[in-house]
Amino acid sequence: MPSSKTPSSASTPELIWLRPERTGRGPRPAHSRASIAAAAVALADAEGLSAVSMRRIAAELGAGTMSLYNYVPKKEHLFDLMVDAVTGEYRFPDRPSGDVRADLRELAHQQLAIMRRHPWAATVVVTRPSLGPNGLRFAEYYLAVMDPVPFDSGTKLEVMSLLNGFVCQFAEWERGGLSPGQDREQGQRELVEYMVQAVMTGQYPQLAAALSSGGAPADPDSVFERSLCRVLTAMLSPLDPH
Amino acid sequence: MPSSKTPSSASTPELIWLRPERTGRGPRPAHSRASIAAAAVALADAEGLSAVSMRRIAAELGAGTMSLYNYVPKKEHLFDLMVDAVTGEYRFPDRPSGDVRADLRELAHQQLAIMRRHPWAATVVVTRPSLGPNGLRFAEYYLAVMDPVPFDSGTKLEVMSLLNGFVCQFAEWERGGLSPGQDREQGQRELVEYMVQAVMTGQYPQLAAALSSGGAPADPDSVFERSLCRVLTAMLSPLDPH
DNA sequence: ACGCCTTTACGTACGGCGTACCTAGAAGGG
DNA sequence: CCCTTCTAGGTACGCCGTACGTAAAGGCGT
Repeated sequence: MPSSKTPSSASTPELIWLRPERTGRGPRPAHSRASIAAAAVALADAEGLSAVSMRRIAAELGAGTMSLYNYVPKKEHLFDLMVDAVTGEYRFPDRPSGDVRADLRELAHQQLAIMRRHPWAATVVVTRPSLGPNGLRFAEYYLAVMDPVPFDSGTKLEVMSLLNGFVCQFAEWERGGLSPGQDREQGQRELVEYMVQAVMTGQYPQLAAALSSGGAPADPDSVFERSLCRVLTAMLSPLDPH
Repeated sequence: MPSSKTPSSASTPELIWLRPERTGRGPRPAHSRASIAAAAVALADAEGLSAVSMRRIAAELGAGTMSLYNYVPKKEHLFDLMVDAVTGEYRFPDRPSGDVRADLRELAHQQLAIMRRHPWAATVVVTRPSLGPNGLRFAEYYLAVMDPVPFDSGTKLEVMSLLNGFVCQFAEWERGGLSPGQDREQGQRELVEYMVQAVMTGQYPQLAAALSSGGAPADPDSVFERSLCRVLTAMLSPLDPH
């Protein structure tokens, strides 16, 4: 008889943040969502996302495999926990500086740093957006930053999504779309070999011109800086009445 | 003794496009990479990406599981084939119209249409960028479109990446980050319930304000249009000397 | 204080996965 | 014509997520 409970989800909710971590009864848990998330993050950092399995993490924690399911109902939720854990790495000042563009730039740089520390994060964030407690803190600070901008809240959140996606995209591109154990060198070499073969068929004159005129390899940081600059300008300018 | 072979990759290359589909010897193959890719695409469309397994596809084609490995050396390569297959759905005019912005808009709309037809595509494209034959055709046409723009080729390709990422990102967002079999309604309801709970704690005043002022749910098409407009402006404007 | 009943810990087991390896047999090239 | 090279496909191994059952722990109502 659910008398005073919120009636929206009858049975156990799918969203992990709606499941209380602990109800107070029974023996003291030997672990916590936080410790499990930390172990998963460490493992993913060290051996790639595909090394993250319930069995591995349980072993890492010295727990039985099935014990984890007392904390994490499904493996997908583990990814949510991991994302929120690394989202906790943002460091916000007490209040925004008032320079919207500078603050957004700073946020983007922090995000890129996080995603370089955790190369799996971009993939997970893009494929499974999830707003844990740390995600909410981020959104809160972001909205404070955007306070001077005369957009309505919906638009501000759209812009947040776009910026977030841009950084993820860049991080993925920088990673080269490689599987964790793969050799970045060889991947590049093979790609070049393939493009050369393709261009030599003569079917791709534009590509041929682009490749032959390709000068410096362009270091990632400056590419990021330039692209971020463009994107920020686009996001902060008033709606284009095209 | 590799006498006249391109010496870059000694053993069999990791890149599937560098492996010839057929060498001419032996019995006639009963299948082809194209037919396998088509089966995989159909299966992913119908039951989601997670339903795509070597066994399922082999069964779908009436082949033995291990026979597939004569065509697709690893499962990851199957994803490359799938992406290239749907990339083949682009329809390019004989030559660009000369209106760069309009042509880029058209490309973005086609891409969004493709990703709505194939909800798994955005995920795969983002996590495993791969330039198959159809990807090369796309790049070729894109470069032709960008011909009037006075950027160097490197920058043009960066912009291509950014636009591509933007559309993927939007498609993922639109999909709601759901697993294939999941109920979109329930996910939204639970998310709202969670945010309401969070806001009621009083820790998130900005979010509270944003949510309470949230008016119309905003239909996806107009959101895409507005965002695309911004992004195109950002990409086509000359470098901001900020 | 006691005992109930929820919760935790964890072993076992099932079905599915990617794929290494092996055996046959088909068909172009010398 | 045979030999070499390819294809088809079966079997098997070691992973995976997780449903289910058992046993013990410990807060809570009485």
